[in-house]
Amino acid sequence: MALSEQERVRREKLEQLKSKNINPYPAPEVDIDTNTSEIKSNFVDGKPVKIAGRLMSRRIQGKASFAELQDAEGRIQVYFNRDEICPDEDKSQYNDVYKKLLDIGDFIYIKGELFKTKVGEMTVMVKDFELLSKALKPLPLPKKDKEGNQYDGFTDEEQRYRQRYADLAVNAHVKDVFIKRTKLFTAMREFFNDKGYLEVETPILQSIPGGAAAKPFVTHHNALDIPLYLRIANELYLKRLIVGGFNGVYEFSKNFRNEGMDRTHNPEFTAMEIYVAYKDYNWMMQFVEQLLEHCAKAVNGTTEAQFKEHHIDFKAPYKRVTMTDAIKEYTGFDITGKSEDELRQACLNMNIDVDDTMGKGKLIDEIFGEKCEPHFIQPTFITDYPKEMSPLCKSHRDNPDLTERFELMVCGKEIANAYSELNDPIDQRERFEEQLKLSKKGDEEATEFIDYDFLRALEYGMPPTSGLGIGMDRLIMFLTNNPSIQEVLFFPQMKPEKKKVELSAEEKVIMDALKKQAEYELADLKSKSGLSNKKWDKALKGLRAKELATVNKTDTGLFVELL
RNA sequence: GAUCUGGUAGCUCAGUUGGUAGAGCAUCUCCCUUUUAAGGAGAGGGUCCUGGGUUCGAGCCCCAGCCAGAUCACCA
Repeated sequence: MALSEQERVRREKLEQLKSKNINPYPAPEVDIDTNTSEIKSNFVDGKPVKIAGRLMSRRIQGKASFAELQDAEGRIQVYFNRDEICPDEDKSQYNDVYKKLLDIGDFIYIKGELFKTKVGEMTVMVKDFELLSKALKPLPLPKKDKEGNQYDGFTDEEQRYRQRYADLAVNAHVKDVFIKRTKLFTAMREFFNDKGYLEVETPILQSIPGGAAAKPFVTHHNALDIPLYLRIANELYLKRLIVGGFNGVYEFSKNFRNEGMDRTHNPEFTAMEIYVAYKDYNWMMQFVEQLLEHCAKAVNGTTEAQFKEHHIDFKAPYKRVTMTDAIKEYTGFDITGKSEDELRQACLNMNIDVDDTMGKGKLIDEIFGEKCEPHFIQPTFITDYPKEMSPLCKSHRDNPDLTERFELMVCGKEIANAYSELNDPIDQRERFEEQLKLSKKGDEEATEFIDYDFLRALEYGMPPTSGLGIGMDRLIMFLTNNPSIQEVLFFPQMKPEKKKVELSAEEKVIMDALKKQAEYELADLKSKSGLSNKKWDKALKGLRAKELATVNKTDTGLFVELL
């Protein structure tokens, strides 16, 4: 690969360092006794410190220089003075190693003393330094002025996501998002563990992808010679564990869905699911309120959060609205007791697109999604969903057309979904069969597999149970004011980077000819290329190895073909 | 999947009717001992996303493609 001038310069410096017997990548453990935030919060003039980090800026002024060192905590100014670093005759450690051979991006180790400059900046006076790791590629460094305005920011989303390491090194606020993400997970774990619920792991490779309606990724197990699916949800496995006798189980589960990608959907995402025995969805609502209040405080230190133009508050309790009332409020239409045809007509009256595959539940969901969802900005429980869209949920104790289900909406988006779990094995079997019919009818969202092992588990008896799922990525988006899921995933899925294939001069000659005419008789192409036997052979072999061209032998002769 | 916008130096971006590719920062050389976005002087650095086309001439116009973003569609 061709190197930029800066990359070549840094490689030359690497060689110069080696020739000075300086190892640019030394092995020994680094003896550090503090970090940048500790220095700033506990500043003592004259205190000796040992610190390590990445060199992030330099202002050289002759025999002295100011620089910034960045560690995991932040940055501190460091002061390199020639006569402090080189008290003797030999000034090469400053003149050569520091000034000429170090670059921004290098990791260095500093032994020094704290002091404040005339301007009052907390600074480390360098007494001695060592190179810990030489950076061969320049960082995409933004600059800030004294008002904090940023220039030359590393802001290109594609580059930032593809090279998250550079993004993190250079954009401090990006790191904060991920620190908060981890705090959220920790806070949730604490909350569940305090109540005695057990964190568990269930299979990611499943022979039947269940617990949700989504298109799965398929893979193949060679030894068993069967297809296996990457899980789309872990619900059915966690319920099996409740059958087995655990009181409460939860799992942070990476799920995989082979569907579209956009700013709120990544093919792999993280959900949290928890199931608690002897509870119902009413209990779960107050549980969720407390949970989110706890998590918001742990992450941001307050229950309040800003998301785009919305100011939201996760302080319990949250408003509860039945789906029927929500639709009545925002459309004036009462869905109670309406037939499928009446609902379809109502949709048409409201200018909502419908088609023949939609059943009652789906039609109601369309009305709700179109007319009601955007209105729920503050955390709000929407309860009592139509039966048809909730095949794993108990029928409502007061109305058999509904289920004991709620979703928690924030800023018009769903972040949690919970049920009084269906534990009647015969009812469950019928609902699965109903889904199968819907699926055959063409409803892509209906489940197309029946998990008979799960039904067997239910037949052994599952206690009344309430279950909850939370989209962790979405929740952290709300807690960190990021409208894009890619901002809260370290490595969001991207299309593969285009490989640029390097061609030799001879290979290029052949490719140019093939671009004009995709197929040539081998002898023609060879004479046209004007290459010697040896060069021709080498170039053609090279192109075949790079899968750019191939040779076909047919009855009519040998042909070279562009791939 | 649809529509729109964009892709130019290591980074951020200009680029006129279509007429020799530019700036700031970064890099390199020289000067500078408490500075703080940018000290002074000089220098180097380009597959203008890719491939075709129009033209005497294309970063710019046209066609096709790749990649990204936004808005939709889809999404338990």
